[in-house]
Amino acid sequence: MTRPAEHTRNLIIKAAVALFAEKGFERTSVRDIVTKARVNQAAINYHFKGKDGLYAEVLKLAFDGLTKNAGVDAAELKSLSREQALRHFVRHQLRPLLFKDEMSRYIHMFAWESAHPSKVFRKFVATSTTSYLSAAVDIVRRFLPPDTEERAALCAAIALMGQCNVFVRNRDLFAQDPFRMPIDERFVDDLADLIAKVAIGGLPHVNGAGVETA
Amino acid sequence: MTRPAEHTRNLIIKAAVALFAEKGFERTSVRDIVTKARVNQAAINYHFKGKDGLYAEVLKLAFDGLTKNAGVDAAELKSLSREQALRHFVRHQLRPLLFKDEMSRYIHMFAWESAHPSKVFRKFVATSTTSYLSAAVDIVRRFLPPDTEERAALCAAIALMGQCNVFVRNRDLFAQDPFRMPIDERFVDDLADLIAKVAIGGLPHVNGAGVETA
DNA sequence: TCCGGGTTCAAACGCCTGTTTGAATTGGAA
DNA sequence: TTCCAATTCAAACAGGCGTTTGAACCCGGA
Repeated sequence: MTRPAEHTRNLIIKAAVALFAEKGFERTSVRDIVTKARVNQAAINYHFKGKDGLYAEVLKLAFDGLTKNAGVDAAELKSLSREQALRHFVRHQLRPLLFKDEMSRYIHMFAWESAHPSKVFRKFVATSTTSYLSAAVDIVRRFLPPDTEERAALCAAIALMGQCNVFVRNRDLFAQDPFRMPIDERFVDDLADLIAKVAIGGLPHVNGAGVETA
Repeated sequence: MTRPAEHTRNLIIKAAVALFAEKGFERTSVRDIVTKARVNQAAINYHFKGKDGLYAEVLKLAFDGLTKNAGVDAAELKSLSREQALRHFVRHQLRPLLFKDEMSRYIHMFAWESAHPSKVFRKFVATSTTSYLSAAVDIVRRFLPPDTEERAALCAAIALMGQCNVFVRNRDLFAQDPFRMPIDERFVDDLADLIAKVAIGGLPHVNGAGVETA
């Protein structure tokens, strides 16, 4: 593979990450990608064996980027108090609301997949060694009663991420007319506080019998 | 309009509700609908002025069906304790996990829309007098501190529904291999308990300064 | 210089989408 | 019965989709 070949590969991947994050996999066409990347139609099939192959590589890239990052890095999170770790994680999941860097795009892509997983993604999670939910599970576990079943912890983790994802996916909708939420740093901080505080206050109660007002 | 004409209208609407609930609006084609309804291709355009027009009528039907139902009926919910009302609401949102009746299909349709709102839906919520979120807002308000801003209450309501929707949309995914969740009455009851207890335990803390372990 | 594999390219393919067409059929009113 | 509007129907349309094709191009090595 010569140098210019890798150049177009990178152009394609860069454009694909941006578009997959913005619109999701299904609603992004290969013509969208090649137009943004300024390459030929057939380039995607030549270099990645089709749209699915490209998405598989992009997903791998996103997963590696996310697991090596502080937001879901197990070692760093364990050095924080459980409240700090949870708040940190939630704030990380909400990052696409404010920033458009690579990390935000990766998170946004997974937010789309949590809405309607594609075939490529399902195959990806089936073959990947560690679940991309394990970070969330580890965090909620620190709040759940010690004897909580694994299944309940998994559900709690899914619910936690579901709360973040709905805002990430519908950012533009909530910014507009019936809602008029100003998506700025102040708002995202407040939102992260809200989600984190509900989880912090509520998770310890999931097994207990008495769940009256605190 | 003669009688057989209304007959095919009803056939189309019935098939459309089932398919929109199962796959969402975008992934359901008019050919899917006419095949299931056993009517001609052009019938949808003749009776509803296109796929969008059909969806608009179906959305209206679903919204009316939901707001008149016990699960989100304001009067009935107010007669319950706030804990009972919240638990009732969450269980109602999770109904599509177990049952395939009309109510479940309506809820499932809105769960898809919460993932990626269609143009028709956005126009629908913009013109509808009462938000379909108002029931959720009313419930979370009963837990939030009295001086909570309307925006925070709205966010809490969205987060609450986001937790339910992610399970409704991905029911089949979670039932399969990496997760293996048995979606039966026992499981759904436990899940509703989990979501409700987290909210009950956590919502009162969203404004307070001290949010340490309970 | 010429060759040949790697890469790019314009064009087309086959399929699916929502919609339109215009003729055939139906069924109640005159 | 006759008529006419409402309804049904098979067929086609225009456009988007992912993918394939085969020729053109580039460029290092013989």
